[in-house]
Amino acid sequence: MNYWLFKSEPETFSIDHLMQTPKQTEPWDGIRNYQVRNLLRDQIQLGDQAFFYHSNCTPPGIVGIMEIVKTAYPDLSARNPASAYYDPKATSDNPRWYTVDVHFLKKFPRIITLQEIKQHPALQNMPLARKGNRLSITPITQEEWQILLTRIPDKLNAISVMPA
DNA sequence: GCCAACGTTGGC
DNA sequence: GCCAACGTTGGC
Repeated sequence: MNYWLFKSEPETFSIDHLMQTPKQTEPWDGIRNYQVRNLLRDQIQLGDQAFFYHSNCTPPGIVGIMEIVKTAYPDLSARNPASAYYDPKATSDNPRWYTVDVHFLKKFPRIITLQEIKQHPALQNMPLARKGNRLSITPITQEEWQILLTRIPDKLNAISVMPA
């Protein structure tokens, strides 16, 4: 199993949005960067887990965990002219862009802020800790995953918020 | 809103 | 294949 970090702007799609979908499962669509496309298509496996990161907000940080429940398939938003992610170069023969389905696992009782990540000596290799990283999906090592989880108080770590 | 750090595009 | 111009991301 692999670990990942998925970024999203909460104004566009937040962890609360994911929680509130009927099956708490959504396609992670709209990826329009080739490096990230390749990760989606070639590296991300069923059962992999991913941190949900809120970007371009105050404060930016990790807000919870998701699981990959469907591996790469063509991102149909690329072929929808009404979509903000429409790409006329995507065709049925060559979909060009891919998506995976993510399922909500848990929302943390507090945000693990970008500031904390930047301050932790063992997390300096994370792309997040470096300036100018713009990949919206990045791999996380098992060590980084464990360190980040221990930022959350143990008793609260297991909290999984169910839909209303 | 600013702007640094990228990624992408397209002329040549 | 180079690279300038342009677009986007995302922290601040």
